[in-house]
Amino acid sequence: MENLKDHVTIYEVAKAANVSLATVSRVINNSGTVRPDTKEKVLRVIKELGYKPSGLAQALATNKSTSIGVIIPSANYVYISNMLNGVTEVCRDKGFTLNLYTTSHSREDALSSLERVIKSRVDGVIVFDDELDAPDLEFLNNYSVPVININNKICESKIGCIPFGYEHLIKKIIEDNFVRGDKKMTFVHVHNSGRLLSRIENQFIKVHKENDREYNIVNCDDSYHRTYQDFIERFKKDRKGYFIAYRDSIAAAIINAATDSGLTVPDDIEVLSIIGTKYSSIIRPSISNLYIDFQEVGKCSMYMLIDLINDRLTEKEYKFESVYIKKYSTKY
Amino acid sequence: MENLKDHVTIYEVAKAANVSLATVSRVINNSGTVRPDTKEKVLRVIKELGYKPSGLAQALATNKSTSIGVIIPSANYVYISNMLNGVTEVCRDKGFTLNLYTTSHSREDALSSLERVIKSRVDGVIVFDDELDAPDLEFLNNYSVPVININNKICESKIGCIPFGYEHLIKKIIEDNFVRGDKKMTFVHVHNSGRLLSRIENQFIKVHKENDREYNIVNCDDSYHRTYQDFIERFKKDRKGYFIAYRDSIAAAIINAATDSGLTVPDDIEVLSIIGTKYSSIIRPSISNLYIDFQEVGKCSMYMLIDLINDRLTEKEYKFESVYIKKYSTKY
DNA sequence: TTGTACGCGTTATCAA
DNA sequence: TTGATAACGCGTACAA
Repeated sequence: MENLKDHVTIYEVAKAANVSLATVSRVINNSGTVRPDTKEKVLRVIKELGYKPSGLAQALATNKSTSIGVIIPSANYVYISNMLNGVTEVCRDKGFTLNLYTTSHSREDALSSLERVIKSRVDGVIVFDDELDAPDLEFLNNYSVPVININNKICESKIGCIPFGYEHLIKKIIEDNFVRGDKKMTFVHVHNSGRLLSRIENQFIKVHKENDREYNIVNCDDSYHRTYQDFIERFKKDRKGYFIAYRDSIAAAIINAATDSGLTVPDDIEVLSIIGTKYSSIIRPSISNLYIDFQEVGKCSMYMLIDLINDRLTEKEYKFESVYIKKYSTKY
Repeated sequence: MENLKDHVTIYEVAKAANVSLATVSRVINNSGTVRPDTKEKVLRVIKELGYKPSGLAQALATNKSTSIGVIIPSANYVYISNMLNGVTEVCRDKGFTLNLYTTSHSREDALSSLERVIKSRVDGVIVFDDELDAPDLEFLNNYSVPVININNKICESKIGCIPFGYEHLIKKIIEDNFVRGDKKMTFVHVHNSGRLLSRIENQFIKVHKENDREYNIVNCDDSYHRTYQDFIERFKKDRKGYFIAYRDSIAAAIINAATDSGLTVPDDIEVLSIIGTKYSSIIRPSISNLYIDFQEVGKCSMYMLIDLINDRLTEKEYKFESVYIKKYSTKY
């Protein structure tokens, strides 16, 4: 094939094959009826000319882009990139193109991603971003873009959702610690870290109050190194506790700080990671965690979105329940 | 704003504003000249009607999609998702949409991603995937899509590249181990794990031969758990060695297997990770590694691609040199 | 079975 | 400063 200056169009194919462009179109899309020999002829010319239909023109003509948007805060979190990977796999299978938008936890970028999603005329969007809430998703709906929302509970005409079930399990773990455990529990609060953490924090407080128990809340940064430093300081005085942290990195910071302070995990210090990833079992001692398969979440969200696009989504809510993975950073 | 059945077009804006669609177009693009008051009027109508221009139609008309493709094997590797995140940030700044394609280490999927990239009429592509090599990138060029290739050294008319510098450093580390170290070195070979690992393996062998030294090569799977099991077995007999592993997970598997076998790191067992990530410093003992900032690689690749698209890329090759980060899994 | 003609929503050229 | 009008590359009734 020679070096093409610009793209071959359907017209050129039609001319070279001595047919009309309608026939070429039929061949491309396997639509209508076309005599076998002309079809073969057209296919041969297509190959010779190296013709590739323009997805843009097709999308414009059919009003379907066969592309979807994914909005996430960042690809730098393991659980999020796992989810993203799940989406890409289904996209690949089903022939969708995936447009990726990140917001870096900024409301401004989140809003601009909404604008871009609408402009790009995707067939639908998967949102896994706490910067975006119900009114934003309805805004998307007004521009006729269906939405699957992960980690939120919003169901409307063209909005499906995948909420996560952590509350029951958290309650069970906390109450179990009341019975069998020997440490006061501390919730590691990360500022501006989203709905999920807030929900769990509220549940943490609620369960403690219901049981008339004392608890702690400590603030920390969403960074391994700073959290590590903070806890090195903390462990100089306070040498016992059960800590509930958001992610593996944060949990690991606490575990490492404890170990480096001469404390024993889980005898002196227990640590629970809320969002477990494969690193939960790699870090030593391995981290007890609340596991959800985010790759599966990604796949599922994409399947739901496809159904939603085709008006075939019967169950608009599909809940993922977390599972307690007992490792060696907690006693029970 | 009311619920819109379908998208508002430029025609409807023009009619409602009592101007021609050409004027609306000028307002949207800030092109040509338009009297301030009509401009204001048009803008008001645009807001009232909630008009958002169709990116598809714009792309078709201008022959510019302001979108780029990114081809990677998977988003499940930390260093790759870091690179991906770097790309997304620049895309966001510069107003590009990012189309993500994954290949799962499959030649078939890689080829299909090429087809999709061409069909989608992206303005350019960033390739960080060992399934794709020079002929594939030239193929893309033939369809006038510029390419930035990461971890490869191919420079042509419309192909730029970001190669990685590991060889010098590896040589230095190995030779340093000859002088000061006390262990035979073992290269942990992962089947079908790509060019980078092969290059380093070759360098590893070469340096050993040049120095007339013995070495080992062992095979392992690209999985933490299987590698861990393999090394648990291995450490039953062979209780000393310096291991060079591809990624943090693999290095961690070896370290954990050693520790769990009653061996001491780095006294009995030394481990070096080739591609260090933030987990290198989280895992205990922390893992010595060859560091490259992949987020920066992603950003840089996108800047290069933009220049390449605009025919302004003067240096078609930009090399990232790895840096040796000494941690506690090696002695020196 | 094939071809004609129009529509998809823009940009861009050229007159007015 | 504005407004027709022709691309852009394709899908699709409808007619032949």
